[in-house]
Amino acid sequence: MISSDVIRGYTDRMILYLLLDQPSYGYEISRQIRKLSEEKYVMKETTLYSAFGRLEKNGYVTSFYGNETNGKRRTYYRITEKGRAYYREKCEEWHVTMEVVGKFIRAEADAGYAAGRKGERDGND
Amino acid sequence: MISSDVIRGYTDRMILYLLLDQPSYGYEISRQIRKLSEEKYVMKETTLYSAFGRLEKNGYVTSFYGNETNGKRRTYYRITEKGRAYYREKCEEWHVTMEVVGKFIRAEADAGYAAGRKGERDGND
DNA sequence: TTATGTATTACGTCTGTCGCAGTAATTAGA
DNA sequence: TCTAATTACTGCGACAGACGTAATACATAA
Repeated sequence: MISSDVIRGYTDRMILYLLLDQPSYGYEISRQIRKLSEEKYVMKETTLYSAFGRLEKNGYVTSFYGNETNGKRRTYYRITEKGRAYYREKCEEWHVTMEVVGKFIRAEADAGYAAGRKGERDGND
Repeated sequence: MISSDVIRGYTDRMILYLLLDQPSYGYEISRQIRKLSEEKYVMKETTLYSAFGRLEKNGYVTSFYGNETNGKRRTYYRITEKGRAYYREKCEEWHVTMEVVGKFIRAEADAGYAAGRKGERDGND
C-alpha cells in the first residue's frame, strides 16, 4: 500500500495517462488505476473528481456528457494538447525526482541497528 | 527543479537520511540537501523546521542544544531507533511507489502529438 | 554602519487529500 | 416487491504539509 502523501503529485499524471488514448470517465479511471497498480494504490473518489475539476480548470482536459441511456449519466473527459504537453513535462520531472530521491536511500542493512551508529557520540546536551 | 508536490512525502525521509550517521541541525541539513540533490531541490526553511517539529513529535528524532559559543545557538537533532525503523519503512515504500508510478509513464514519443490519437473519435457531446 | 552569512522561529495562506454522507439510476436476488 | 449491491458522481468540512513573508539574533567583513 502506498500512502497518499507519497503518491501526491502524481494523481493528475495518472489520470492523464489513462486519457492518452481515449476519453474516459471517473469510475472507469478509478478502476484502471486500481488494476494497473495491482491494488497498491486506490484513488479515493473525492480525490479523483477534484482532480478532474483541477485538470479542466487548467485546460488539460475538456468534459462532455455521455449519451448512454441507462445508469447514471457519465461525465467524460478528453485530454487536450495542453494536457499532453503537461503530461510529458511531468514524465520528465519524474525521472529527475527518481534520481534525486534515490540519493537519499541507503541500503537497508546499513541503515539499521548495527550499522550507522558511528556518529552517535558527539551529543552535548 | 523539482516541484514540492512531487517531493512531498519524502522530506522527512531526506532529513532522517542525513541524520543516520550523526546528529545535525537545520541549516546544515538544508545545505546538504541542496548539495546532494545537485541544486535540483532546495528545501525551504519553514518546510524544514516544521518537519523537525513533526519528527520530534513522532519520536523519530530528539533534540538538544549545541554548546557553540559564537553565532546563534543551534538546535541539533539526533535520530532515534524508532526513526531508523521509520526510515527503513519509507525506503521500502519508495521502491513500491517507483514501481507503481512507473506504470503511468509512457515513452515520450508515444505520448505526444502524432501518436496516441487513435481514441479521439467517440466524443458525443 | 551597512551588508552578508549563519541559524531559527512566527504567522497566516493555499492546495490537495480524505472522511463522511448523500443522490441517482440500474440490476440481481430473496 | 422490497432490498441490497453496483455504477457514477457530488458536497462539505477537516486537516496536514509546504510556502511566502518577515522578524529575530549573532558574527564578521567592507
